[in-house]
Amino acid sequence: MTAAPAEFATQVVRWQKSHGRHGLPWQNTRDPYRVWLSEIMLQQTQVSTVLGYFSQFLARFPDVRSLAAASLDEVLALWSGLGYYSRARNLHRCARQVVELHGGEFPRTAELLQTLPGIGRSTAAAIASFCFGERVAILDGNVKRVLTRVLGFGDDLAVAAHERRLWDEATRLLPQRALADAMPRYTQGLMDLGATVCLARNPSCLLCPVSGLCVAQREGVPENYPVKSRKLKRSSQSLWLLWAQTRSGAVWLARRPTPGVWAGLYCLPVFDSREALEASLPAGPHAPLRDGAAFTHVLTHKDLHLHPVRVQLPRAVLGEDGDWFAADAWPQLGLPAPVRKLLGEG
DNA sequence: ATCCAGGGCC
DNA sequence: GGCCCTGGAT
Repeated sequence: MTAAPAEFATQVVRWQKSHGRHGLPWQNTRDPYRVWLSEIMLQQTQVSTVLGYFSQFLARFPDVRSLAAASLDEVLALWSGLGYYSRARNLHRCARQVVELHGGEFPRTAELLQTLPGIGRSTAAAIASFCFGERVAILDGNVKRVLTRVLGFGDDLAVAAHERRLWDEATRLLPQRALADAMPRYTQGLMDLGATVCLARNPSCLLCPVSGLCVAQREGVPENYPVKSRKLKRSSQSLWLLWAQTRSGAVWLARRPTPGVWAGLYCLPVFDSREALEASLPAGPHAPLRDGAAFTHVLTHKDLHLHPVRVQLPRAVLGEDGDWFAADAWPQLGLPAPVRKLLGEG
């Protein structure tokens, strides 16, 4: 970018006023609790998905104290389906720390916010700039795309030193101190640009307020940025799910260990092989096993090939940390999305 | 069916 | 650098 940084910030702020997003439920507030809750939910998750969860959480937990007072189970149940469940566990831990270490008030600086569980550098900066007007840079995935394109920043972001340099650039581009009251709008403007204009696939450069400053636009192929060499290679794993049901329809669900996939959630018992699943059943005769249709569930780093195996069993204890749950109890449990889907179809 | 986007923790 | 989940685009 050849123009002065001030020009960039000015244009982003001006554009946010006229063309940014203004009606989202976590906007038009400086309540750190709402901003924090929305920022955690929006990590790795689309706005359209977050909307319903946000209102449910706010209805049940109107403030950080009510969230801190809740059980982790209840938080996981409300989070069920959003994914990345460590976010929910950290959300709960964070609420408790805010109450116990900070008297129920969120700290007012990015530096202190970042000491809390689940709040990294970018989320801390988002909260501090939105709620307290702090002059501090965010750098989430959307903003990385905007800044690498505007700057023509072609260094590989998989290299930690390059990523640090981009953080430095993000800080350099902040509104000047005289415009510090513009920080909430500037931060929101960067997010809105990345989410609605500077898209990964088909950027709408004709609608972009900084296309005149943008190196990538001048080069002609904005999609060339950002550069990330890290190639995800996904492994594959087969798992067998024991779908045990009583005659009345109750299903045995057990808590998943922490850490690991679906940590802390309730789930059908998981086995590495069909033999291991069979070996786990109570001794003596039981109803025949019925193999359900296998399906694939994709995680970031591996494809899980899930093989449900159904069996009817008497109501006896099947293992530790589990219980029989009737269908009307399932919605109150934290269940992984594929298990929720499976039970819903069954 | 396959690919891809998307922060923080350990 | 590996690990965590889901939904949307293609």
